[in-house]
Amino acid sequence: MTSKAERTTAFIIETVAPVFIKHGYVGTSMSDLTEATGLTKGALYGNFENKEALALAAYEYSINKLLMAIDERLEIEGDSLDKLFSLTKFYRNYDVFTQELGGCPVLNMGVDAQDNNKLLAAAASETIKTIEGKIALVLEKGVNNNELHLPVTPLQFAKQFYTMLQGAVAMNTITRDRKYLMNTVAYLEVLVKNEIKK
Amino acid sequence: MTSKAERTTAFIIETVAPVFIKHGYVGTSMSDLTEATGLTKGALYGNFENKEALALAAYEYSINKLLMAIDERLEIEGDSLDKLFSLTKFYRNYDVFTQELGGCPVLNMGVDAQDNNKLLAAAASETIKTIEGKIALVLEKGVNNNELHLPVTPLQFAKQFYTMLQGAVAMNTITRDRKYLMNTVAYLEVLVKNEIKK
DNA sequence: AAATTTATATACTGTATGGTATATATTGTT
DNA sequence: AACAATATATACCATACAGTATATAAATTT
Repeated sequence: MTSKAERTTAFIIETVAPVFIKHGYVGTSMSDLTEATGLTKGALYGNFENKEALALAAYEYSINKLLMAIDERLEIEGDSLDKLFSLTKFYRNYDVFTQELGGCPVLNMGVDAQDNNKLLAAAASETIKTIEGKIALVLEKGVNNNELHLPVTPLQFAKQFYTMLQGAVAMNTITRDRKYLMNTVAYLEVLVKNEIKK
Repeated sequence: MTSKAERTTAFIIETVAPVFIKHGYVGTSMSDLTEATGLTKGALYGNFENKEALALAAYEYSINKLLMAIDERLEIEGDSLDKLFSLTKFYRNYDVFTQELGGCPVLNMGVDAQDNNKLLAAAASETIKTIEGKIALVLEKGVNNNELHLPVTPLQFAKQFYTMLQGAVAMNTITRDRKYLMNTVAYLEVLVKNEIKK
């Protein structure tokens, strides 16, 4: 049974997370956040030490949402190829998924934070490595189970795979054209079927 | 013979352009720009109507630098494959090229401007289309000259090609690891040699 | 060289910013 | 229900922000 205070803290984080992702760290003011939550600055500062602490907590929340969605796709019943296709299917509709997050947390925070907040920049970089690791694990199991063969190491293939997905995310973000997601996912699915499937 | 005023305008643009790309529109204050130029706000406002007009001029300057570099690679003597490899060679060292620009203008501005400045966001989207068009032109000439064959239309292939390059740029930007550029370029070069070369 | 025009510096404006101190309200404990 | 602790609101602070008005310097024209 969580206390009222814990519920308020969670409410603040959930509410401000998309604002930070959408507007970036500097582009989000504490006033934006009081408006979004309906609370006052006194309440926000009672829950968080400063703007940066709030931004980091919000980012953790957003990334956990994304990682949970990815885990869900990579943990389905089935072989490693099923899992990869489950993931590509997720990225085909990634713009829909990230809409309520305020955009792609990895891309938006990663790019925005480069010179505006070093802690957030480091967190974004770490998230990329985590996601690549998850994909590599699936690939490695696929190799070990004789389900697929790779021209490079599982981690290297995972990095290239995720780079292409993230490229589609970047283009979709900038141009607002979801065809980048759809076409890149289609390309990757053909690649998986033709080049690595056993 | 340009006037002193024209020279000052150009100096301001060249000097502030990397600051905007590095810190984003909101993250760049007019005080940052007075420091960078050694001029005062009076001088900046005497040359530009407001911060937005200055940011747009600066962005045009950055993008022209990038487009000229791309044109240089796509206009070399040789066939269309030579030109594509010239371009991929450029992207292998894209982080070095964009260092003096303050980062990748397309990615940084495109992502930063989404909710912070609509004119800059539109300009970034337009730049992507321009670059894709240039690549598609090379591909189309390659097809017409019987130098290569494509599984899809030249524009579609150009879009996918550039999406992968921009994915590598995004990852390199966020993680500071240039291996993303190198490995993606290597992948694309193998793809070109094995899949489209005649 | 002097006069005129333009460019740039300086001083200022009203508002927004992140954060703090204190007051008031709410929650939790007995 | 009373009391204590905590959460939240309100008022305030110093500084930063984009932009403006006026003064001064520099460039251009005559």
